[in-house]
Amino acid sequence: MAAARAGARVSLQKYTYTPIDQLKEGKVFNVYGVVIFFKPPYRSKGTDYCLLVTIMDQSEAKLKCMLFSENQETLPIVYKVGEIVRFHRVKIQKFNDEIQGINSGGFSALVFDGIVGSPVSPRSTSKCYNFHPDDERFVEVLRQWASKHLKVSAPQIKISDVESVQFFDLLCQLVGKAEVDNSSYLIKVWDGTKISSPSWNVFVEEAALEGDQALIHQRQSLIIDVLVYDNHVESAKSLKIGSYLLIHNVHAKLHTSGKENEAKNPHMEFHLHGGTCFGRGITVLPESNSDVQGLQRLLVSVHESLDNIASQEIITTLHPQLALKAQQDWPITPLATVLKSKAPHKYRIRARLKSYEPQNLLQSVKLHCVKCNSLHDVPDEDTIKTVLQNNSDYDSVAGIQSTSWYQSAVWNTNNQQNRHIAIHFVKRHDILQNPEDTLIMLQGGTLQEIYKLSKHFDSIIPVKAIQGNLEIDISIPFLIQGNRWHYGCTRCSKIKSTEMLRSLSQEISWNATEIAKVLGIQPLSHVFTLHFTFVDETGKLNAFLWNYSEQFFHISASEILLDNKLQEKLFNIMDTLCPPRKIIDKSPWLDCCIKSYNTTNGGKRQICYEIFDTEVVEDDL
DNA sequence: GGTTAGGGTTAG
Repeated sequence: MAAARAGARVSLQKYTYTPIDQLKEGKVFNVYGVVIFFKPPYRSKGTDYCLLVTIMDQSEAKLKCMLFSENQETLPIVYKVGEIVRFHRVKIQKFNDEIQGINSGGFSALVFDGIVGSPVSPRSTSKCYNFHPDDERFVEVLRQWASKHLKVSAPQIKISDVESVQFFDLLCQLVGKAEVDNSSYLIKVWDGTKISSPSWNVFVEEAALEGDQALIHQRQSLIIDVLVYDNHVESAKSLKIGSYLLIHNVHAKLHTSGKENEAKNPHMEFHLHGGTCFGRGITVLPESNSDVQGLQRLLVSVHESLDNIASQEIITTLHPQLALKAQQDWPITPLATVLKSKAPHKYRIRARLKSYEPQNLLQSVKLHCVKCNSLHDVPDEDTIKTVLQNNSDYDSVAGIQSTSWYQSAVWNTNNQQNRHIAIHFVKRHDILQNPEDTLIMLQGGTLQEIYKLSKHFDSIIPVKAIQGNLEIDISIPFLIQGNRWHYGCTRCSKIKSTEMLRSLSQEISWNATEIAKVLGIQPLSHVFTLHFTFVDETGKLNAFLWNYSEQFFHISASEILLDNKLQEKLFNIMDTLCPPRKIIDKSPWLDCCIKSYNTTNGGKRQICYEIFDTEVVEDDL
């Protein structure tokens, strides 16, 4: 380790090293050896961490060493078998008829890599250590002996090789991590190679996932999920994203479920099981490590070529099922990227619908004024009933007289207390028309009567009499045409007398826009206003659907409130886009165009998103 | 100053 060496004080005192086969119980020795097995530091049940290292030298005897330390960082830094260690002041004792080494007072250790001919640079955890020119020779001789007599260095397994092995050590970079439960923890890693069979995806809440979500999304096909258990959870938690790891004894397990539908799709799982068998554990490697530097070079080149591939291709093959269609030729942008970008901008996203508001879909229908941009609730039946009741007044109905442009008729309702209604049939070309072509002004009618009459007459204008004049009440629909109930903006309308309708009596049909215009009404349009929460692997995004909602659903917002079939269609669409059982993995993937825009909310600037140019794929419904 | 663990696969 260059850093350790730079600050080291080196003494030239000469030590004697005892061959392993000459070690005697009860005494303290200095030894050299090749690491033939080790367990990376793990927590004991006592106060210390322990490191188990088994070494061998030219005497062909082995020495198992148990090294304890309260501080994990002061234990010898062993990365892999084949490395050379030098221990000073190891106490030899016997256990199970075998000698073993223990660190005792004054113990110190140096570790060297095992590559023949490479620089003899010691890794030490103490700043002060002894290093004699003889050491260089010792190390090189041991390296050469090991290379001839020991088969200690297992080939480095890459992710692309895993099908051929069950347990292996993995050199990789950490790109993500997430807590799963008390006894397991997820780490997402890559080594620049691609696994040959499909690998599993451990489900975690996106909020629980640490790491660059966009990066994880982009490299998805190159990243594997390793689930670590029990004692390894603690060490996994403390890992830093981006660090280089050696994960010892990863178990690659081909999962072929007993369930029929899954049997055809076997996938590879990666576990780091609990315990320390076979040196199970995670070692963090410094960037100065030569293996890490090799890995870094590979990762950089892979990353550069990934940037050049249309990431869209990867995404398209991952999520083929679509229940929404949007601008097909736009690239797909991960949500995390959308969320990071400035507004205004337009994107095509591919995501799942996690939830939507309002759950009562009919409440999503609102009235919109294009002039003042206000949104209004659609008045409910009770409100309309009350207004109609207040507008019915016997005296005003009693004194009705026909005029030149409408003919009036008054009915006395038999079943209720002396209630009268008046219908004023508006003439066209000075002639009364058939009911299906007729505009009537209705005075004193109930909601039920309006429903009935709207089935027979083309258009109904509810009116009230004020000082002999027929006037409009803007708090209820000003015009009813079948299932289309037309409302006006209370803020923007400057109501004129119904007398103005006379100017339309030469028109061919009763056009709502024309009627609104002559009556001084600023008409409101019906819109669906929904709030969608989308999720993909990279994040969560809230978007509004309203201006483009009718195109989205293929449903008229102005008719749905009185049309059961349209209501059912809307419910079905939303059940398809967002299945009610709340299993997000079962939700379809949706292509959606969204545009971002800047708004202010209580003085705070924020970016909002609106869905546009997107519609349901009706074949799926 | 003493204890811990003391290699030989989980079974999630």
